[in-house]
Amino acid sequence: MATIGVKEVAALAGVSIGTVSNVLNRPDKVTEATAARVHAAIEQLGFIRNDAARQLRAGSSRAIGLVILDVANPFFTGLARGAQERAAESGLSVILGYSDEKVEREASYLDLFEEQRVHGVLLSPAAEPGPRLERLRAHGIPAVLVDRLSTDTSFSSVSVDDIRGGATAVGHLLAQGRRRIAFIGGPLTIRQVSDRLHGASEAASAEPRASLEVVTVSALTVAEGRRVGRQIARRDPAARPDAVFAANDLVALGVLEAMLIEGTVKIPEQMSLIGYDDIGFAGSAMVPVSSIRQPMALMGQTAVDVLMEEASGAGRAAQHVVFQPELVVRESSQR
Amino acid sequence: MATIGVKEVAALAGVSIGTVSNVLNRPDKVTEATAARVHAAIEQLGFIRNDAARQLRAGSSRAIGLVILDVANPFFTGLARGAQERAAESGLSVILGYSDEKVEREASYLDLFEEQRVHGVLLSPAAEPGPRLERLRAHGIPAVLVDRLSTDTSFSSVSVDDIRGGATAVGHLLAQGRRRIAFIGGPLTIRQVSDRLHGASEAASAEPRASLEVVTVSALTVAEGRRVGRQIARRDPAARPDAVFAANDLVALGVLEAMLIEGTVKIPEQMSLIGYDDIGFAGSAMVPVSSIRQPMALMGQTAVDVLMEEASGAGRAAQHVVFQPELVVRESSQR
DNA sequence: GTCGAAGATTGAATCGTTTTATTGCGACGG
DNA sequence: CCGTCGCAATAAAACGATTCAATCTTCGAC
Repeated sequence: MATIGVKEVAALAGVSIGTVSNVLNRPDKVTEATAARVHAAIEQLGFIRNDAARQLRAGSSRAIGLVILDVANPFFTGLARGAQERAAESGLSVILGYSDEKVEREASYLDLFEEQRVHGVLLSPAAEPGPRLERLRAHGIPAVLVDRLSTDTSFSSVSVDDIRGGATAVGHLLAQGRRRIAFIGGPLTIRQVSDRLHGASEAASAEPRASLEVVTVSALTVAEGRRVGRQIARRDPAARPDAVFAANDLVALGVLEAMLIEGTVKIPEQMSLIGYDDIGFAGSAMVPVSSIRQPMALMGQTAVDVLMEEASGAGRAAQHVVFQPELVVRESSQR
Repeated sequence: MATIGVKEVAALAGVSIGTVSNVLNRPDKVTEATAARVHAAIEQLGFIRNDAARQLRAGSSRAIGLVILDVANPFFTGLARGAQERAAESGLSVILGYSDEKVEREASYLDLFEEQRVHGVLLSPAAEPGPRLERLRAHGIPAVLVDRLSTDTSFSSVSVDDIRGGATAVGHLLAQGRRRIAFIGGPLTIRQVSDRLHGASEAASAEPRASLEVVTVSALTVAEGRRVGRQIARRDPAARPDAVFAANDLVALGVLEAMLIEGTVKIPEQMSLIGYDDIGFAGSAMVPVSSIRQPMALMGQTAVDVLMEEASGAGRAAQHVVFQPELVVRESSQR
């Protein structure tokens, strides 16, 4: 297994190693004929450049690090996908890690990334930025926080406006003529949930005749949605809401199933329903469920853009990009 | 942004750079007192070793490459998770890429991995092994194929026995006393689907009184399952199967929904239903759906194990590990 | 025919760590 | 009391690509 390096290529092509490097990195600096010869040699020897040596010289690698909270969550995989693709356009690769919300796992990824001298770090943080992030910055590795606004605004961030999302959802329900609205979600300690509720109540209070009932669940799951949905379905018709805004699509799907099983409430005729996240299942439910879509891929792309900007040392000031979620209207909310 | 290297650490600790390296890599070779001094210096300076330089010297990196077909597929994310965790135990990190079934994307990842001089490659291949894999091997980088048995048995592989899975599913239905069984799945050009059907028909033919009807769908989606399910629900009761084996859980969920809406067939009383993959939704459906679970995480772990074995140069012969899928019985198939 | 400028090519220095041969040193046995 | 053995620590040589300053071509202009 003889190791093939620029040296061997140079020898075969009858040029110096410097020229080989030029062919690889500044093709314009080299004559077409020699370039061809060198390429032929590369091909013939099956030369693959050693990235370690390259980045040792360059000082930093052609990779960026990305830490997400959960691999199983479509939101984060969408984010990763967007980041991945944008990075590839700039010839960067993405090292993906997931922290499972664990601070120590996040920390070990950050250490790894620093050892690798990554170009920059995209982080969906499990906690407030700690000393590790500061050190990254001190070492010239920029970081961009995704999906979480930090109280520490000195790090750039890319996030989505959940308050606005909540307001949009309820606004849509109001526009359909609904007035007795129920918010189903919880636990309220999750910031995303409380933000969505916040937006919902804002929108509701803008319409004098509207009321907002808050029904909390212990987890954002189909089962919980179904449980609460059943309770609502069995209420006296006069006491039932005429619209439900669920804190995510799983809960919405549970509510929908409960209504279908109980059969007392027809969706969308008697009750409008809207969820949040626009997961694939929402659109393929028995009654396609309206939802609020977060531009996941776009967020990933933008995060990379911001990162590159910081890496180029351009703007010293941190940027905070906030995306507006998008209303996706389907059958469940239209009458 | 002064760059901190072993040199600076050595200077501060009053030792040579060689000693610093020893402290880091062979702590036993060094006196406790000096080790303490060096560690103090490292701490004080915030030294992080440069992995590029390290691996330049070492010849290969502390990472393995993993290419999966699809980020959104829980099977692959489970696989990635298992691989990730097993690799971390050995101090290796995983570079994750996804090919979207595109050969050229797969190829570009393999090139990247080779530039990075990864320890090894785990590949869920989009096509038959090509020259790139051969070259990897020629360069001393082992590769393990996951989830796809290759006709080229010279590469090690870790896969799951879909034929057996199909047989298990139908065997379970037969054990429940069902005889008129329908297989719903497609397109049959997908090997996984045809394997499952193959196993299903094997199991069915072992029971003389059993019949197996094959209903093909154009895609493994909820919508397709629902469409076909509706047709079946509307058949004359005598012409209806008494059990359905869906090629994956999405289709099974669609079938379930159709039965619930049409109301003509009760699951599980009048018809047993079983899916495949055991995605999270299967267990939380209105009627929890039985399924065939593939040991995703275990496959990932095992793939890494096999890889490490090959990397250590031990066994020259390729290994082929085949996992047996597991039957998960829930309400939808029990009467 | 010579000179100069522009462009192509070269070669040595460099990145930061690991490794190996070597030195220094104290202790122990003869 | 000297030689030797063992252990710590050191210094210098890798690893392989990139990058300049320096050298060499080529070619047009005078």
